[in-house]
Amino acid sequence: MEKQTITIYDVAREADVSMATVSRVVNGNPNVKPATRKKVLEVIDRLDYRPNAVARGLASKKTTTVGVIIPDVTNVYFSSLARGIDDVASMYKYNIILANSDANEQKELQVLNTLLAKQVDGIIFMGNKITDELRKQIDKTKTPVVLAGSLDDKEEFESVHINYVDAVEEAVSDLINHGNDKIAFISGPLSEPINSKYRLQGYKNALSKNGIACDEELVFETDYSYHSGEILWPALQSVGATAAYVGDDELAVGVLNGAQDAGAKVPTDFEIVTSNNSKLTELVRPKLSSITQPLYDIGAVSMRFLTKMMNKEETSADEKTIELPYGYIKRGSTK
Amino acid sequence: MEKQTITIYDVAREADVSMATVSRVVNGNPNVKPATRKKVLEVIDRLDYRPNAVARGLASKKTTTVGVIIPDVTNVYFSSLARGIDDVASMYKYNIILANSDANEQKELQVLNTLLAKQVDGIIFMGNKITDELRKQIDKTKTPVVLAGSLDDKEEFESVHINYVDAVEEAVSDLINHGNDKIAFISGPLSEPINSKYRLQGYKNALSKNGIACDEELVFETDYSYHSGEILWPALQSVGATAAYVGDDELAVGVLNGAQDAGAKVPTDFEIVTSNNSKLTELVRPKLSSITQPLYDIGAVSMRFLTKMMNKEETSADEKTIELPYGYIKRGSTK
DNA sequence: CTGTTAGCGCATTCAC
DNA sequence: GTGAATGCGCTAACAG
Repeated sequence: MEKQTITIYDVAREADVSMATVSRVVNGNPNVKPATRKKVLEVIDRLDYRPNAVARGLASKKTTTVGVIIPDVTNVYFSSLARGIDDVASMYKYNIILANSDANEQKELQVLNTLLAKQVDGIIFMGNKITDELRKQIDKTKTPVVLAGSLDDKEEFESVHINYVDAVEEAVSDLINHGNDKIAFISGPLSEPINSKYRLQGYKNALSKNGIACDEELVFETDYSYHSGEILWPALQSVGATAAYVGDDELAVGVLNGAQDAGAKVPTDFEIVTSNNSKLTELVRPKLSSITQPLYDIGAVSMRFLTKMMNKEETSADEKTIELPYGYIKRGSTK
Repeated sequence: MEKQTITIYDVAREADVSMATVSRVVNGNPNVKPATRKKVLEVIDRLDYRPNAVARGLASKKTTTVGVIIPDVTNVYFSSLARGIDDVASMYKYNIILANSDANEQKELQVLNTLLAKQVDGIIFMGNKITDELRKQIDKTKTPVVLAGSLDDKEEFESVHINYVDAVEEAVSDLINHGNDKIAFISGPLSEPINSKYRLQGYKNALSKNGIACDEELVFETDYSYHSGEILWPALQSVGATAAYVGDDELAVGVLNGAQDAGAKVPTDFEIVTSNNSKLTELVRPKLSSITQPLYDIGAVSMRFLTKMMNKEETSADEKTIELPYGYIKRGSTK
């Protein structure tokens, strides 16, 4: 006789009402006489009764928890989104199951599956590439899904993000205005549409609008790690780049340090512009000029969007895609 | 007729066996004839059956999910721990419900409650202060709890951490060996035992062993933010400090930048040693000397510890506290 | 090795 | 307003 979990039934007995009534007061159903409500509430308090969310989930088919698939919590870009998601989630009484995917398809599929098995009411997916298999699985489920801080190049799924093409164009234009004509484009895998289809497009737009030919030699494809950026300097130098647009902040810090550690002066010899304006941009010297994205808000809006879908509310204008405003902030890494 | 969720019963019927048998194959129970197992598996595959984890949880009283209470995912120190936790969790087939607390007692209590309502099998708590109320609540539950990357000064709860006293003593001793005798101690709130009882003790130990008197003026209490560190330089200068031990990396970067932006040379004019060796320490220039902690491992070990508790395994030697080894790495911020 | 029978704790009709 | 009765989908004895 150890863990005597107390149930709705115990409360009903003690309060001398039926479990239906207890259920009503617990769920805020108005059809309860104030007096009996009070009585029940007292018993609940006295017995320290806490409704079992699992049983509730089974009976109501709602778990009030949403799944969040994230490449890596350790990455500030994603954790910032996650923070926004969690805040709004708890505002709406949801909890989040957080699962790291390492942007690896197998893990993503695996996680998606267990999330669905756990009957989450919705899913927020962070990741820059929707593989065919993943697309198929998401298509198949009736559980609402929204992409946060990324987009679906097939425009099939709901998503929240900024306009990457325009943002990059603006950033690169600034570099061009400073007289640079050999500007490197440094991004994560080009297999990700966000890089190949959007950012690169913005980069090309800026160049062409200024009559500069795009030199494939200046396009650098790496992973998103700090280290990859750090070792890039020799390559940048060999192609004569005098500036760079970088698709990720950690990566950009790597580029910055790689250059400076090798004796280059930033921004005198080399200018750098990065993409996410995470805290990192202000921790380094010189501070990094950056496209600004409302990271926290992207997460928050994504979650808000998801609640609407879960409630089957009309999403205004039925827009699948929410584009949040971006900005551009000049700091020490550019002239 | 929309979402025709298929249940264990459908599988049983199609496979012409009882639901008990289906349950057995799903749960890997060996007591099933290979032939029927195969048959059932086929049907499961054909029907694309996915066991409902909620129903399972209700019936088995196990949810295979653990709650993780974290001050702020956005902080690299904590997200590093969280990553270790999640990896080990998924290794053991658990999922984690992640909840931000902002180190705020009300939120912690609130989150703890909903986590328990959701019937998590265990909880990992990150936070540097266990208030009385929180202690009471944790005492009351039978759900196992372990503290990750912090400790309980009352030594009541299980926890995983390094030896803060010794680590800080070593770091401060290094500073002393470089000839500093006015060394600032900069930490988060002294209301947190980790700061007031352990780190400060280590600091004092180092001083006294070297015959240096402890000057209260050199003890700075702040919050953990970058900004707080950044604005501290004037105060440090006014008390004549020539070096500082800092209790948090972001904070330390703030101190570093504040000093350098004001024209001070690090480490020539001022030396800095920080505490967590998170990625940040290598992103700044000069790189920060730091106490090293196996952040990921602390998270991983915490989760492993928790699985043992959840399985009621004998925890070797019945140790409540697991002390992981720390280290000290000299980098550019010290002579 | 396999089927039958009970619940797990609660939400939810449907009567009263 | 309130109670009685069902069932959510599955696990866990208990038989056989």
